[in-house]
Amino acid sequence: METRELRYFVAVAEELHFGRAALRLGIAQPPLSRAIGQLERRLGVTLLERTSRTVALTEAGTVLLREGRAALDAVAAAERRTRRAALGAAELVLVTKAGASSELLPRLLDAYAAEPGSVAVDVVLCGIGQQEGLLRDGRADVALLHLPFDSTAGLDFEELGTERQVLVLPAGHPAAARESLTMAEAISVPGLPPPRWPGSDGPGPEIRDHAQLLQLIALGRASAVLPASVRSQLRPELTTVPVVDAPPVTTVIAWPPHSRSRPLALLIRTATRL
Amino acid sequence: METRELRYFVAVAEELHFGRAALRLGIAQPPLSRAIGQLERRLGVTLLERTSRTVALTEAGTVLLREGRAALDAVAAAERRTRRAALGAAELVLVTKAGASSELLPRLLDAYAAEPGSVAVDVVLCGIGQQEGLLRDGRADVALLHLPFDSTAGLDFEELGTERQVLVLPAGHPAAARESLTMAEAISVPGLPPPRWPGSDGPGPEIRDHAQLLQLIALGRASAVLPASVRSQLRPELTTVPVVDAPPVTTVIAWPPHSRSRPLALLIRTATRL
DNA sequence: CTAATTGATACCCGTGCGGTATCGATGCGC
DNA sequence: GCGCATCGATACCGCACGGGTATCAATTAG
Repeated sequence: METRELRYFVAVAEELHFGRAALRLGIAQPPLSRAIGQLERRLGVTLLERTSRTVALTEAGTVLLREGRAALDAVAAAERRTRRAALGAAELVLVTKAGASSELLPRLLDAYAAEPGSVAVDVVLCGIGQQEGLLRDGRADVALLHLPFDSTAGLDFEELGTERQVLVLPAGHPAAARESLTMAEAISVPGLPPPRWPGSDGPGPEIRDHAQLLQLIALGRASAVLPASVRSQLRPELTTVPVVDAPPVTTVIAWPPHSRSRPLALLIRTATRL
Repeated sequence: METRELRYFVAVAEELHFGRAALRLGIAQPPLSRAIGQLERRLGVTLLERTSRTVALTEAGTVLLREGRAALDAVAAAERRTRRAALGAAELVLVTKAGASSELLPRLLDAYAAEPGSVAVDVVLCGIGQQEGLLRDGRADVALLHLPFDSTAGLDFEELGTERQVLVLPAGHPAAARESLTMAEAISVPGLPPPRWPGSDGPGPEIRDHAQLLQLIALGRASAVLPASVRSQLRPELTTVPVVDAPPVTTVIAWPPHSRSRPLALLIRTATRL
């Protein structure tokens, strides 16, 4: 199977429409129909059920969509990492959620920079849930993740530390006076609904990163249960209340398997020793 | 980057010889040279240093070899899993080292078969260190691994249990009378050298799986430190002595990320409940 | 019943992949 | 030192295949 065929199939499978998929791919519709047909014939598998009005994935098509995306990511990662390796510009790209790990990250960067043999670290801040994608397709080398929110599926990782969670809310709110809260109480604070995380549907604005989230809380429009370390970066108008039964959050440093370059290994070792 | 280009590059990078690589690929040498040249030009990267007598990998080439193999595995996995999904023959392929987990595996298979909604499980026994490859390229769905010997790099896994290690040796040997041994003593038992594991070099025969290993020990030609559960399958002429300071062995059930099909999830759940 | 939409088919053209023949460079034997 | 063998690169050629346009066939909305 060629990557071109995979790209074509993934486009059609995502659009469920040959015309739109062809447009997205920058080719005409007939060659696309033919390519998919050839792919199906070569695999001996029906990937799409199509009438002249609708296109639907078969069981096998669903599998190929998932696996094909992963394969395309792997190819893209190979290309990106090769290019970066050739630049000789030995540097690491570290990705973390904007607004998260604000306490740990500077310490890590300082400690790493002080190590002999360390290289430049490019810090990329991204939205929630995007880190794994960046690692998988080679745009990043290493990430700080927070279990159990982020998934380490397909990644190697080391635990860096665990912290309890607190409810973040405006200082003036009645609930701010409480000594502690339960999870049930925290998610039902009057007037301060929990934010809508990406992927979930529902009313209200969807937040994209921690900075947005804190702003939303400061506006008195939401509250959120977050790792205790956010306290170090809170503006004075925000306060926190411990949530006793919230699951503890584990910060981990994660990297793609089979990629422990020397600078990366050093960074990981530095992180675990903090 | 097309998979064809990746296949070509990996072949040359492994052979370090255009002629042999072309032979292996079933094409002539000139098109191969051209293809590699085009790939380098498109990437803007020198992958191979070549004189008219030698071919050597550059730094970037080393990266592309590693990443390219992973990407090709991912593509192969996509193809295999799609074909299998289309057969509709819902079945799982479980892979484990021949001779290992001989106690756990039957219990797991029995318990799983008794679950409603379980599917046929195809058990594949392979040599040491081959399981991860089978998982990565889609020939298997799930594996039983033994930490710290096997690597879980790039795999999801759940721990199933931990056991101590024992030295396995012929019953008649003087050391068999000992109550316990240290690791240092175990690997230097007179006349019974530890076997040569795949990947390491040295004198003596290289063993490929646990069955071979046990036979070698029965012949009085070797001894080995193995998980305590081997005792359940030892022939009477073999005996064991606890090794007090050997690292404990953890048996894990591992699977490729993003592939928790319903039957697989059930198998994993069954395993963790054993 | 007609028109619009959408995927499949027919046909043509040009790129590019693979083949053979050959060159140029390098190392080795005599 | 000279010829020879080895090996990668280059030149050139033919054809397969990917992509384009035009059109058909099937389905559905109005």
